Amino acid sequence: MLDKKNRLKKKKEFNYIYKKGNAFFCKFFTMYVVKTKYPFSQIGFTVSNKVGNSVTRHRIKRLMSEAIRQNLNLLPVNNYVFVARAGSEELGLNEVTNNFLYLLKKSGLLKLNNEN
RNA sequence: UUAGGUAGCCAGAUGGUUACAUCUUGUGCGUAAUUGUAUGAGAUGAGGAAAGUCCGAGCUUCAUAGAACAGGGUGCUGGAUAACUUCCAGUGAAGGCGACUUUAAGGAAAGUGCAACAGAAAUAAACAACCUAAAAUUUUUAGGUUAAAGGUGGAAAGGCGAGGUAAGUGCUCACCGAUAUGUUGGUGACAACAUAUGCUCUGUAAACCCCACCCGAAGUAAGAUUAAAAAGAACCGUUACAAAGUUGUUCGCUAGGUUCUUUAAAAACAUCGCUUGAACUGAUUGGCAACAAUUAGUUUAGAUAGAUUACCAUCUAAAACAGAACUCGGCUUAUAGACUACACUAACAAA
RNA sequence: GCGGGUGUAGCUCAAUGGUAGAGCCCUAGCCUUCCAAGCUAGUUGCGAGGGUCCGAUUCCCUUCACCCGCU
Repeated sequence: MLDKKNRLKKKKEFNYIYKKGNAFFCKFFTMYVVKTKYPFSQIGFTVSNKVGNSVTRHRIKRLMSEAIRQNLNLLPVNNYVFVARAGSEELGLNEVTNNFLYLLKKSGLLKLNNEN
C-alpha cells in the first residue's frame, strides 16, 4: 500500500477528478490526471463492481498500488485516478506496470520527465 | 478386496527481501503545553463459510411503549437454549438388500371453494346386469332386485379367498385393514393385547378458513458527545377541529412541532459507539444427547477510498470456495485436496 | 452495510392451478410488371433446482442474474 499522504481519500476529490481531469485509455485501465497544489502526488484506485469477486477486486487494487509504489520517483507530481476495467482480473504485476507506463507515455507526461 | 454408511479434523508448509494498519516505545524537529511532523525497534493483524441476508437475540432510538382489529409467523411428543423457521432424543410415515437416511407431520364429522379431459356416475346412483309379466319375434314396454364384472380416471364406495344366491351384495365365514371401548406399558406422541361393530360419508388446508401459541417499529450510515450557541425566515397548531409523531385502521397519548438560511477554524472529513463477549481452550461432574454446572488458563483485528501484499527459492501433480465493517446463536449456498475413527453395512474371495 | 422489486417468443407485454396468448419481427405462399402495404399458414417459450398437488408459469423453499432506493 502507499503512504497515507499519497492516497486519495475523499469522494469529492474523486468526483472532481472525474469531471475536470484528462482521461487516457488503454485496454485494461483508464487514467484521469489533474494538477495539484501540493508538492506530492495523490493517487486513487477504483475497480468497478462488475469486475469479478471482492477478492479479485481487492487483488487488482493491490497490484495497481504496488506498481505505482515501485515507480513513484518516475511519476510527475499530479493527482491521478486509475480505474480498472473488465478483463484485468488475470494480469500479473509486470503487465500492470507496463500498461501504466504505456498510459503515461501516451499522455505525454513521462517524456517531459525524461527530458528533464 | 470392491462399493458404501455415519461422525470428525485441516484449509498449503518453510526460509529470505519488501509494503500497509493498530498498539507500545526510542530519537530528532517544533510548541508555553498537548496535538503535530520525520525516522527507527518490537508485538499483533481476516474465515469455515467472513458470503447470502433466510430466521432469532443483544444494543440504540422512537411519545408513557399502551389496547383492539387487521396483518404476519409457527404447528407430532418430550427436552435444550437468552431466543428461534435452530438443536438433541423419541413416535408415526416414506425410501434403501443393508448400515442408515428423509420428513412444513394439528383440524376435511364447523363452514365455503375447487376437482379440467375422460367416465354411467366425482360426493352422489345407474351406461347397465339379472329376474318376472305382457306384446312382439329378437326387440320394445311395465314392474321388481342389486351394486358384482367392464372400461375411464390421480382418486370409484374396505382388500382377497371360500360359501351362499335366479344373478348379485359383509348376506355369512377365515385372514388383513378400519372404527369404538377397555386393560397394560410409557412423562408424552404412541405402542401391544383383548372385546365389540360388518364397517356409506373421496381428495385438497404448501386453497380460503378453524384451533393453539408467538410477534410494536426502525436499524450502528442506529445513536451520543464536543455548544451555552446567536440571529432571521416560512408553514401548521395554540378554539383538542386540524396538522405532526417509526409500517396499516380505530381508540388512547404527546403542547409546541417541522423545514430552511447566515455567522464562528471546524458541526463533519472530529471523538465515541468499536470489541471482555450469553467469549475461547482444557479438565471434572450430571445427562443417551443437545446442553448445563464447577474449576484452571488466555485476552486474540478494529479500518473509514477502507489494512495480511509483491517477488524469489525448496517441498508438491495442482492449490478450491472465497475478504471482517456493531456483536453473537443458527440455517442455506459455494468449496481443490489431504486425513482420522468405527465390535458399522452389503457383495465377492480365503481360512 | 441496510431495504425493495423484476425475470414469459428475437423485442414489448397478457394470464383464475387444467398443459401459454396478442402485437411487432422472421420464414414460406398468394397478390403486384417489381417493391411496399394487404391476405393465409408456420417457427421460436415460463431464469435454474427441489417440494406440495392427480397436474405448477401460477403455491412453498433454496439459488442465480438484473434493476432501484438510503448513504
